[in-house]
Amino acid sequence: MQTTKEIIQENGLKATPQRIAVYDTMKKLGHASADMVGEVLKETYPTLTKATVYNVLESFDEAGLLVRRYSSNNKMYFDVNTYDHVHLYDTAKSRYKDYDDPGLVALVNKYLANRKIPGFSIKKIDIQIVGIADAEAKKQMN
Amino acid sequence: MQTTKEIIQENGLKATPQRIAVYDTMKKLGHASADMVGEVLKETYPTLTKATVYNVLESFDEAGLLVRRYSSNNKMYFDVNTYDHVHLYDTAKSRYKDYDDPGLVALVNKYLANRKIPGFSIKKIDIQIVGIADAEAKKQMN
DNA sequence: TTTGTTTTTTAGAATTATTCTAAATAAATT
DNA sequence: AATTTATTTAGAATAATTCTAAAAAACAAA
Repeated sequence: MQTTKEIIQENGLKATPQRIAVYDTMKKLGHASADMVGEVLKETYPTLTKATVYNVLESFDEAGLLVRRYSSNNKMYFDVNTYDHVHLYDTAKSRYKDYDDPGLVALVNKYLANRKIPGFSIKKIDIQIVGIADAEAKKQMN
Repeated sequence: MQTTKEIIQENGLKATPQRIAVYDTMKKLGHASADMVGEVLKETYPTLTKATVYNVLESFDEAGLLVRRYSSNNKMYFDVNTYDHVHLYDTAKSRYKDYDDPGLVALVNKYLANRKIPGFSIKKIDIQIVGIADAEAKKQMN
């Protein structure tokens, strides 16, 4: 299994201690905002600044190591899982969860493959299922 | 055909001059940020403030007259077309366009209808096709 | 190693979208 | 007309993100 250092280097970036720390934290959190990453790291890495967290996440995004998302609490989120997958977005808790449904992704990709959109070159397809999770789901039912 | 006043009232809101102006502007723009609405209206309606634009759009969202979106330039957008449809998001210009493809929407809805997600109650499905439009699309090809 | 060059990090200020607050206005109700 | 309630206004407050300029680290060349 690859080390974090190797993963970062294979994507064309220098594996600085800050980048390694941010990547490991993102792997642990799955989906997170820059703020959440900083919060987790401030104990083990007190000199790390928010500007660096943003810089590092930005460089990861450019290198394709993660993907940016935007949610309805108006914050940037980052997702370390870069393979094609669907997102569940819980409006009650402003949280993302991956929804691993290759069937749905394949279905939509196949559908769009046959149907070119004139004047538009597709980079990616983003399917987001918005709703309410768990306990809150019950409360809202009637 | 319904007047703006009627549309607003039928959704349970008082049809104030500000609300009428904002609604008409949204209809003209299709997708817009609060800022864009304010910009358009500041000539014909110089006393209208940004706080009011936000208040009005917020009340429209609650009443179901429009729908909020969030895009990768980190801004709130509003969409007057509330029926089920797909969005094209142009990353070059940070702009939304509707992509009216009932087939795709139906396909995804049907697929998900048979597959309940445990612990999650679905409110809506948001399909966004991200890419680059027109002139920019050509430039990026090789 | 030393030197020079480039990249990354840092701290804090600047920016900007959105929300909040409290007063003023308008609309609706009695 | 008087009173209550909802809406608008202006500007201040908040908060996420970006920018700036200096310091530190990494790298390359000699």
